[in-house]
Amino acid sequence: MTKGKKKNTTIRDVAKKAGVSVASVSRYINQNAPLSTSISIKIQAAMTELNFVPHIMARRLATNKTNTIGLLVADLYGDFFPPMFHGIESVTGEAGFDLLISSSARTGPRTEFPSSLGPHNTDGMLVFWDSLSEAGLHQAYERDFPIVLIHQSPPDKMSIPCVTVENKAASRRIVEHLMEAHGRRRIVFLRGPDHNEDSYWRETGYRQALEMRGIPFDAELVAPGEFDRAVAEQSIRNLLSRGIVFDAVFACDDESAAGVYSALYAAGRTIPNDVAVVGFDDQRFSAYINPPLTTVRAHTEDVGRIAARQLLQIIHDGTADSLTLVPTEIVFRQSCGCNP
Amino acid sequence: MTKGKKKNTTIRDVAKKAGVSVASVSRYINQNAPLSTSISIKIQAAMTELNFVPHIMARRLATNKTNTIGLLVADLYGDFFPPMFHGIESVTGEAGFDLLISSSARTGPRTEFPSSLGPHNTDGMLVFWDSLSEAGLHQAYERDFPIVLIHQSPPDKMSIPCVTVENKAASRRIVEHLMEAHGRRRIVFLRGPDHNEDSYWRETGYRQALEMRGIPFDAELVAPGEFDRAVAEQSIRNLLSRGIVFDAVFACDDESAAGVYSALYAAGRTIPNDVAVVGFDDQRFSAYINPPLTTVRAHTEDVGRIAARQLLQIIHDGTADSLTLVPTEIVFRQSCGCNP
DNA sequence: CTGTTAGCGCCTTCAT
DNA sequence: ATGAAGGCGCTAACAG
Repeated sequence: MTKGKKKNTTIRDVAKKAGVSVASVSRYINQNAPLSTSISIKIQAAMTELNFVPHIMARRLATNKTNTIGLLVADLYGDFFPPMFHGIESVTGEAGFDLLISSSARTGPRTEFPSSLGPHNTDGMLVFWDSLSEAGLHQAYERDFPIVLIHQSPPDKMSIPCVTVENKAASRRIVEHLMEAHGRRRIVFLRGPDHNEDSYWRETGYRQALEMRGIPFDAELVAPGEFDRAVAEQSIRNLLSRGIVFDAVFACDDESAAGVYSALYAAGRTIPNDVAVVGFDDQRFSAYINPPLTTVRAHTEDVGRIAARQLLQIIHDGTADSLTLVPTEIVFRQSCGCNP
Repeated sequence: MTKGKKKNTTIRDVAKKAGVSVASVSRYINQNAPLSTSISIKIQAAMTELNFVPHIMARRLATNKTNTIGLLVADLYGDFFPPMFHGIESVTGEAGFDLLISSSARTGPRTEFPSSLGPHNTDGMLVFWDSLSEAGLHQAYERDFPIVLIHQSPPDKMSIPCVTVENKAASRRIVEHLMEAHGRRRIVFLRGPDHNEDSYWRETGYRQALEMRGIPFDAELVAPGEFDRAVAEQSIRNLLSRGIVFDAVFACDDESAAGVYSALYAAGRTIPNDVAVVGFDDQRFSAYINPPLTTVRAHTEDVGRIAARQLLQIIHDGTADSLTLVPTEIVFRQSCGCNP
């Protein structure tokens, strides 16, 4: 195969070979203007013969539309990402949009609006929690660049649409379940990372449940979980060694619930007899763990799908719901004391 | 905020405001030519004042380089994707490349080379197993467009670099372990999907282990697993109901191993006493399942990292290793009979 | 060091 | 229905 100066074959080459004007070829490609059949056939022939592929960058320059949406994500370890991505991809793909992904795992939350995802490069952007700093968001907001936030509500004064899961009610209900169905009274809450909104609302639900049963909130019963197995394990160990009494724990997510299991087993406590434990997220391992974990299922794929739809809608007509809460449901397994 | 005809602010606007030429602005942006400090300062001032963002599409048109690499993936459910993606992103991000992702989950393996990921739009492409048909691959190959295959070796006559995990030796060793350490002789093998190469090599390893111990291959002992929990479960049920005797099963992946557990438990068999079971992949739940699953760990993040490096290298100087096998290691837990 | 200018490949009025 | 021509925003010679 001779290489040589691989000259790009352009719309012009096609036009020449087909004996028509470039405008006609363009029209043929875009199917956006009447065109005689005879000419269409010639163009098609020329295109296949020349193995022509339109240069999308050129098209984008000319039309000033990118037809791609950006995805800014912090860290994509963990189980949440694949379904979320799947949801997003299913709607953007359907709509003919490409997906440009950028992770800020290496760099930490971006303080600058990433220029490769911003205006000129994408038509809009999906921003996950913790992936873009407030300053970065502000930049985008100022230029009213289409954005929708995922699992993060907009900072003050910016009204940016947001889609996330229903945290509070489900948390309240699962804690109530611990109290009502299983008679637990001393319930530990394991927090997520500081400033994480999911964690905040889950804690709020926890407190509400307590309040509704007239049980005073006890600060000793809340400890860091950080969405991290090891941190959660250590927290429970500390509680235990300090002799703090508890008969249940509501872990802010399943990951930390797994840490709770380890600490409890190491201390010779049984689940759920000695202490019931429940989590949040319904990760894949949660059904396999022993005993199977009672937890809250978040429909992450729906979150992705809805967020993508919102963004496309903004791009299309500028409108969107300012907040959409995707429903969650409790999955009752055995770690709370059910289904013995 | 008045909108009006939001005219894009261009390099030209910056040049005018700074009182310099567009070339200087371009040079300033790209830092690729000497420039006096005084002029640099003026340009910087103008840029921030105008809130200027370079139009990357225009730049790409002009340079004929996209600085993005495409990622073609079939389905991204399951645990393998996040670490793989993480590996890829870490090297492409480091190198300043964007990532354009396209899933073929909606459409099935693409028969056409996806034009939005091909030449003109990306500098190269990472192709996962089952995401692009042979015809599509051929198209790319003909134009010698940089590609590296992941978990899939190239079809005949095309020499496209490929990176995947070491399947055969690990499979042989894990089956040998079943025989030598735990005295198993009647070992079931649960296949993956037809034509899946990982499955093929794992089966090959299984057969080799048998052969080395002089145990004849028994076709009755191999059944479909399909990398699917339910399918695997059904296969084991069938074996059981047909009265076929076995004392171990090597599931082609952990997902199907989970199905094996269910079928075995339902039939009142114990693991590993009645039948030992081992898997492949070391998914997250495998450590949590009861009993913890002995399996083969694939370093998926490394696969991603290496594949990305290979691709970058092809793009850079046209060279690459035709095949790289990422090492795997056996993780001994309890389902094989170890660590009782 | 800095400015001028001709494209990159395509789209899109505006005529015809 | 079709063609001609002027950009889209930026880069890269080529002069100076």
